Amino acid sequence: MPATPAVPDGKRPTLADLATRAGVSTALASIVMRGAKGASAATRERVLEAAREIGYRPDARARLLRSHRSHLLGVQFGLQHPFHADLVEGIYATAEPAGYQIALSAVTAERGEQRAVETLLDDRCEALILLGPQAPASRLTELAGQLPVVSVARHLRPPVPGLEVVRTADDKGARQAVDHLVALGHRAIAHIDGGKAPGAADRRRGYRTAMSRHGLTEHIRVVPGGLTEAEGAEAAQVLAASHPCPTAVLAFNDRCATGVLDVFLRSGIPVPGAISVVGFDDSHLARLAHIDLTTVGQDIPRLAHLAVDRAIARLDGRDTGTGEQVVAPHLVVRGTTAPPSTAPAT
Amino acid sequence: MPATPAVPDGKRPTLADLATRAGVSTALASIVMRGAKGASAATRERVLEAAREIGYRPDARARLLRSHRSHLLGVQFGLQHPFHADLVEGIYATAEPAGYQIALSAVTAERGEQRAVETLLDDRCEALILLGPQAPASRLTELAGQLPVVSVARHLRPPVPGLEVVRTADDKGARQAVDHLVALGHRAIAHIDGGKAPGAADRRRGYRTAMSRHGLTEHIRVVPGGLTEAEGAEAAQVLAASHPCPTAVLAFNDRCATGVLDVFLRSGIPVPGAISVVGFDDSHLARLAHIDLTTVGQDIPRLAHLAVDRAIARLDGRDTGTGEQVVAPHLVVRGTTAPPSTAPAT
DNA sequence: GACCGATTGTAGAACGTTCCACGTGGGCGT
DNA sequence: ACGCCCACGTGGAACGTTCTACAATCGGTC
Repeated sequence: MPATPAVPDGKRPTLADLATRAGVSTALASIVMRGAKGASAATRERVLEAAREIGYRPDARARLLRSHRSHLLGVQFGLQHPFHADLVEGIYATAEPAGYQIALSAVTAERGEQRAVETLLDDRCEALILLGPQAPASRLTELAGQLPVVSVARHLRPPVPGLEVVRTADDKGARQAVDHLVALGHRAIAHIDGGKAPGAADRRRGYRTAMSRHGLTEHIRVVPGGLTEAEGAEAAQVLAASHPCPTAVLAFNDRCATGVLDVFLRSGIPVPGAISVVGFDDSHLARLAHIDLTTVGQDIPRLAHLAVDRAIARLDGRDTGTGEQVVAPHLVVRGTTAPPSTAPAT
Repeated sequence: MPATPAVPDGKRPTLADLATRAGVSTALASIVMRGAKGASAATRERVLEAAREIGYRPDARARLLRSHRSHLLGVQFGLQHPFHADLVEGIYATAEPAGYQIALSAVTAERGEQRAVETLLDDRCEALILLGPQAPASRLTELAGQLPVVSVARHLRPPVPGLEVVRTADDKGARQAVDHLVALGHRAIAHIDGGKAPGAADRRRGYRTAMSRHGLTEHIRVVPGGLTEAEGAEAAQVLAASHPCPTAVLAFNDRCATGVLDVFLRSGIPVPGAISVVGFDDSHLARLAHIDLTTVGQDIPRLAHLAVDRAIARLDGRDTGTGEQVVAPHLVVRGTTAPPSTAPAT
């Protein structure tokens, strides 16, 4: 039965209306509505019934204006990043059962992180979960001084006090990718990096380390890229035109890899026939059978769960150990990698 | 200069703190902060300066608890739909300059529309903008009774009072796609439909009408599909296995088309060599050079702009004419369509 | 010098909720 | 009978704003 607002005027029913209707005080009505103890089963039932009748819904704003706890987690995410969409999905799944609401604030081409965070603060979020923040560390530190902040997927060298970090072991991920390619027989493996994007430094380092460890130091080649398809495409152009073209490429992330794939296919360079491509994230994108990208998988549900968990832990005063949670990545082999066709040059 | 909270205790500075600091009443401080008239230039400057010093930011919840206008537009969107992401981007771009905030509520596999809308209502949004809502019309009508509701991209036959509709002329879009394919020489054109997804009925109808108009009634073929890659892939399997395989396919949307593309490519059916594929939406997805999908473009910025505009118009009491805004689609020809290779059978 | 309107400012009551400090009343041990 | 505790319930003060009065000041006009 759809709730017919049984209050005379067009106004939305308030706690006072509910209390009048049920014949109790507003305080008691409040107790019942939020499931606190201090009401008998009989009245509880009566109030609930009245609430149903008049279609009462508590006003979230008034509620959290009064109670100092808002039970609201602010989440900043990149609207166009499939990886972030997946994370948000996981965040909802963990936060709502735990009794926390999520306030989303999107970062787009025209709407910067600064603006996104400002609106979250104005909404009186209790804690901030930032997905792949690009803001300078100083800004994050400043924020962390005001409220608990969890940075997801970005590595911050000096553990900033009050700032929680949840991330994938990016260096290890890059290493897994290189190991896989080397095992297939590749030697000339290039890396399209993410510039100053979150995680980029670690992936670059992991790549370099792994290459050295395989004795391929002289084949190390890092091409500037970025985290969008366009940037990946640009880097691919550079690689395709370069004289000793690599036989394999490790891209910064899946979006970047998609751009790379695109350029190669259009240039008539078969993948993985002539060149292998590896992405990073294992977002929905990579799983599309059409793209079928070999990629370094991040454990997205786990990252999301940890992020929410860390935020709540901090709010509950449970002190957390290191302030950093590192999740292991795992290689997902799909169709964009294969042994090199040409004999490997020393 | 990053605001150093100059208030003794850890609390966030309040309007009273600001007033004290600036040596004025809270009322006056309020006037200055919201840029209302009634303060001299001198005091205005003094208050603003004080605000900067103590890092004061107005509390959004308290503000809108008091003022009956909340200037908050609730937006329900599908987290995994690139088309929705594009719309949200456009909505931000229109709403924020107009002085409206956006509250986002995502619909995911585990979080239904009902839940998404509930949280928006609890946040005391003034109006709802629903992107591609799947809820039954009765539910939408009920909502529209409570507050202005704008439904984007879904056609509702009987203009529900109080419900604004902003949509693309889906039938016309489907017709454009068919016309394009027929002009290329195709006759056996199949349609993978979207079931009960928003817009699906119109696209199906547009497809049928266009086919009849070209005298291709006997070639009409509608295969059940959906709005995800998986559903598109499934439909493509069916088509590929069917005996007289069509030479062209109009998919319900870009995601669906991507799934179709994938199956064909894996089955060794060249696109557009053996079969042409057309999508719908022109989302980011279609534009990826890697996918390069011919698609029926929806004017996303315009849809977004209209949605916000209609919502605000209703809030301002400006009565709106028909309650329905229909935007013309335009075909975007890319690389997945070409003349059929086999001679067309009558 | 009284009156006026405009301008600048203030006090205090909302808004819808939660929290705190109390009233009840009844059961029960002494 | 008395105290005492407990479960249940109430009144009223917050929370941080905005809004509706109304007060003070000032130059200007008759």
